Amino acid sequence: MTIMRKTSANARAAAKDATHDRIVGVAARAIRRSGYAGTGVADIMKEAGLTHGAFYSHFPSREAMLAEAAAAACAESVANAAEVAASAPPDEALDAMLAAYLSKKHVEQLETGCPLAALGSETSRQAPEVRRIVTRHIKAAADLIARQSADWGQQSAHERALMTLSTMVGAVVLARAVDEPALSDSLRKAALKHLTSSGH
Amino acid sequence: MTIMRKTSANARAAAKDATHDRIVGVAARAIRRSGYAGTGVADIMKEAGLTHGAFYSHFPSREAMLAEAAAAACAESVANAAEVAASAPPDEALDAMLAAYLSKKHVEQLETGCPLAALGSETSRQAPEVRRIVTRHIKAAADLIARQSADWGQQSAHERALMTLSTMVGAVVLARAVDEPALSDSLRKAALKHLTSSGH
DNA sequence: GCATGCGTATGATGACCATCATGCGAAAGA
DNA sequence: TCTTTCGCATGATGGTCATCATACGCATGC
Repeated sequence: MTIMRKTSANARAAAKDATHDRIVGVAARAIRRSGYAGTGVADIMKEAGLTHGAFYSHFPSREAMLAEAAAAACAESVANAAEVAASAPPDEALDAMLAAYLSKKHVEQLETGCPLAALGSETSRQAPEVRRIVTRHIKAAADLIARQSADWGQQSAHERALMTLSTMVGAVVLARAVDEPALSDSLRKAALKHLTSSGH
Repeated sequence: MTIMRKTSANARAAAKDATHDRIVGVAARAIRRSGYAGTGVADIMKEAGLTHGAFYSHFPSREAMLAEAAAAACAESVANAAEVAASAPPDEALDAMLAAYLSKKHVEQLETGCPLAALGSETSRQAPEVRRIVTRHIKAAADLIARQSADWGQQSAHERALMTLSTMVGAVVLARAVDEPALSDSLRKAALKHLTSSGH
């Protein structure tokens, strides 16, 4: 009758939790690769090394699983950005984040990159739960940016952070959409130049 | 034996062309509302007042139709922006475009708005034909922006136009994704303020 | 006016989808 | 060791999808 959550003393439950996390991890990459609409239950379970039948012992519905996957992708993405910022000199932290976000590598690796860029335009069509999670993520990302540029005063920093985030996301979205590598590079570099130099 | 294109003397063919255009028009709105992946053949035909069977006498495949729909949406969007620019005093043209693009109305009307904002992150997963069309559209939009700000010299204007476009698209994508109206407004206004004031 | 052509409708096909009922097999607890 | 539990697999269900074969009915051209 004991109610156990998260870490269970029970080895069985621990194994189930591990499987659950593995499915979520696979799904977090799948949604960025194929989009919310393009990600099916069977695909994910197969990629996780399971059969489709086991799915509903881990999630109440496909929708719930998309929400968990979105949360995982968002958490991973913000943590990654925070680490980039932390491992650079404080006065270069913002530039380091911008360089990483607007790098060719990030544009190419959509599957492990920022979910805002990979799923941005699909988000408005998702369930409320997903939108709630993404909204929290956007706030966290904007705060992280604003914190790296405290020299502009509170109000202005927050406003500027929202604009910076918009430019970052838009540039990566367009750089990925385009089918000409040269234009893709130009989009990245134009955003990078104007975001770093205009901060002078 | 006479080969007729576009406008046919034949009334039958003209009616078919009209139907074709009606389907494309419906589809151009449907893809922005529901995404590429969320737009089915049957949905579109029903919305056009036809049954699904007639579809394949108008298009060789669903994919071909998505490409035509994307082209129509892009053309409509660029024409609309050009009109906004043309009906304003030359030195206020860019600001007028920005105000319209970053308006609350545009954020709310995704079905008739900019396809880059409505479909941006889905584009990288589409057929080459769609990506080609979108690439052309991005170039046209950037050119239109650059033309309204010739005072910065050729090279700089083009680079700045790419950045401006990225910010516009990113801001609208995020403003739509978010589920808090206040944050949505902040995203729009932050982009608007920084794009218009930083221009001098 | 009659026959022909062609745009559209009906209906079928097979693939894929989310969801769930049931059964197996291994680990947990006694 | 015996029984109970439960994570996972098998397989079925009903729905939706893109695609196509066929049939109808009206407008066109003789």
